[in-house]
Amino acid sequence: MKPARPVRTSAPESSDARTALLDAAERLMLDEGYAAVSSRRLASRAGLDPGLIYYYFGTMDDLFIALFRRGAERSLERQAQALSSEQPLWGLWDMAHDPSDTALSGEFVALANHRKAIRAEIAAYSKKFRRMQLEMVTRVFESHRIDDESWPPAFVLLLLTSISRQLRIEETFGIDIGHAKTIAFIERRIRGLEGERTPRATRRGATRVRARRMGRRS
Amino acid sequence: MKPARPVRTSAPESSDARTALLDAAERLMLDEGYAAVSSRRLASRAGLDPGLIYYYFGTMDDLFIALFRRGAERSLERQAQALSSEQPLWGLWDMAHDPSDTALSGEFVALANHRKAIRAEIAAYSKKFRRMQLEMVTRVFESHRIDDESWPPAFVLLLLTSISRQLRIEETFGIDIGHAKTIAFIERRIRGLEGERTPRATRRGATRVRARRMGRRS
DNA sequence: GTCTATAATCAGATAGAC
DNA sequence: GTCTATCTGATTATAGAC
Repeated sequence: MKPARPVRTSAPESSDARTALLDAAERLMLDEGYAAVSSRRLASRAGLDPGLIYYYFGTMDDLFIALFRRGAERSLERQAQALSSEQPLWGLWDMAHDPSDTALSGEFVALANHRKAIRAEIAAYSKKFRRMQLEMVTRVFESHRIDDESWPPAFVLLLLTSISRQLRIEETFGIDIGHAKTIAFIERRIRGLEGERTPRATRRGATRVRARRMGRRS
Repeated sequence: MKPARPVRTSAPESSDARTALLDAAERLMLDEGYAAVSSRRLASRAGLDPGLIYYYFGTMDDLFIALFRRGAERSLERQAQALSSEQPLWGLWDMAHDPSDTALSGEFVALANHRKAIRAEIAAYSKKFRRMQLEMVTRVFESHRIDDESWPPAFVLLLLTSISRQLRIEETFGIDIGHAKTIAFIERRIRGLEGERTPRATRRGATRVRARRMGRRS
């Protein structure tokens, strides 16, 4: 029994078409910004009919929310893994330094300006992320007997995440004034606490793993 | 002698209508995001005819560029003043902490993703800003004999500006985890170098209200 | 589930009256 | 300079065939 118009009620949560639409939306958003993600352009990129978007998601807003959630859940998992590794600071720094995550969340922040449903979604997830991070930094700094007065965990956390984000944004604009020195300083400090970065501490292993994963098409 | 279709050639650089359009565009962008700035909505907000946009700016893109330039030039002046005051660090911190500037430039960054003309404009101005800032921090730290190894000027500069921006963004989402402690730490450090913030060092008189709010720690 | 066709709306932009 | 009217095309969303 297949409903003629499931819209936002009982459309299947997982299907090839649904996934293809989300994937295409993500790519489109990264390539040309959220404003470029219209139902028609999205469908044509996915090689599907625009009508399917409304079949699977109900509205474009709901598609954006589904896309955000998917990404947030993935990041949450990766973060949990990175923060529980033996080099949590490297993990945090490398995660915050991820180019596509930064760009995507930037687009969502801009989107949230006039789509209130997105706004609430972002706020909720951001708090989750932040709490996990703060807990980790606090724990690590305590274990290293780092003076709370000279390096408050909350400050260090905001420092790492916001500088990382800012560096990424500026890179896309071709701006790199002071970048090298800033990165060198931060990484020197992390090295002082956790030693040299080992491959295990980084997520996705950047390019190599991803390239390999894209090799297999199912 | 009035041209029937000046479009991007000889439309007057200053007029009440032109200014009203830019003002309305700025407000609209802050209220609902750049995507909400369509010729029709903009004109109706300004109480003018949509046709005037094309008369004064040629295209919507040109309007965005004009708007960005106007804001950037204003900020450049304010920054020059703030950085040449007797409390340049307070000036930098307070400027970077400006809510509307942050929101606006965030919108422009998102806009730049699919309007390449904006992109070049942002990059050029950002470098100007950054150079002025770096020069100031370097000078101030040298005069205070601050060790370049423990507090590299480039790092401190990126720290101040990007944390500031991040705090503002999060505030609009109702997120404040770690904010009070971070602000307290940074302002304590600035106070250590430049003493208590005096009204003169801040622009637009935002100080008093903020200072009161920052009084409490988290 | 996936498509065609279409409704209703809104976008950027121009022509021309005044 | 500012307006009305309009062209063209894109957008969200729905109805219904298969």
